[in-house]
Amino acid sequence: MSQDGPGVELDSSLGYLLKEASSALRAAMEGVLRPLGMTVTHYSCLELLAQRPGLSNSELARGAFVTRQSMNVLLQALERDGYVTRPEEAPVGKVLPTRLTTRGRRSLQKATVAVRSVEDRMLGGMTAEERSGAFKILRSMIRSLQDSAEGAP
Amino acid sequence: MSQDGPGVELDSSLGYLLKEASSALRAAMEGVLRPLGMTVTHYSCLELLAQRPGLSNSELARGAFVTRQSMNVLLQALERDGYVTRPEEAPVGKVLPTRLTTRGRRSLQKATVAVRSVEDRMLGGMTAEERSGAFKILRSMIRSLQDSAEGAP
DNA sequence: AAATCTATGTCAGAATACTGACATGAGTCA
DNA sequence: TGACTCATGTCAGTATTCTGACATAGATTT
Repeated sequence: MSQDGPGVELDSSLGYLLKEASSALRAAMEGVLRPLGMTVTHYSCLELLAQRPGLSNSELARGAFVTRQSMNVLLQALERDGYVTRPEEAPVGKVLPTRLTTRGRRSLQKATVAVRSVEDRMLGGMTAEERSGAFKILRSMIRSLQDSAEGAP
Repeated sequence: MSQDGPGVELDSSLGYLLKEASSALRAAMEGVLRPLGMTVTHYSCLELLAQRPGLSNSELARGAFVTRQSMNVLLQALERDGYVTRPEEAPVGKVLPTRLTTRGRRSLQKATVAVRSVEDRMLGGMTAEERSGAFKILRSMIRSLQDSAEGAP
């Protein structure tokens, strides 16, 4: 049947296409991360901490697009398994700054290589101009959606 | 703090941007669908059936990017509540073709208006050329990811 | 200074989606 | 024809995420 997903009007919907692309990316990432015993959210959390050490639970949650509660259970597991550390008491306020351990950094290294290969494949068939165009367009979509969301509370 | 999500290298990652855009779109859709008592998957299923009547459970699942099992429980609920109908026995094979009822169509109408407003907002700041560019680029990404996924089983 | 507002961390319960497994029908190939 | 492969519908159990709620710390306002 020559895999031809649903194709009447949905193919003309940018929203559907966006979801399809995101879904394909997630599936590809899961595919390369599974052998490493890592989920996408798991990886996202570690990557965020590598690039911005000391992020709080809530900040990590926003960065990984999950709720604080979900990130909290993940962080507890990561802390238990020795990938990250959090101070016993909050240095200021209630915010607990999280940091990668050596083990966490080592684990992240392998994952980064795997994920980068996926992203490279995704960028493969695109010219430099198309890439910068993709950035511009995605940012435009995000801004439009966020603005309207804030405008109507 | 002028909401500035995590922003070191991640802002230069197309994958992260794609996830961010998709997440923003989903949040916006949830926002307009919630007052109608409808989830995104719920709406997706109805929209698929409106455009391609007679789709099977498995086909709907692929179209809505969930598993057959998840779509099955949704379909059972939709059938119970009178939004869709499925024949008692399969006309051919095991495939049960699903169709919208009048109630389902009516319910979908309101949702479609709401969702279209979101998509319009998303397309708001884009020129016609940027839109066609967005289509081209998203399709390119999907194709690259799918090809590589099929190539390495 | 006091009150209000906002954001955070965390607990508990509910909803949702997923993995694993099974039987069945249809197409394929020897 | 018979064995094999593939896809489908469905059941059961698991896992993950979300919603709701609470107490608390800092910022803002009065």
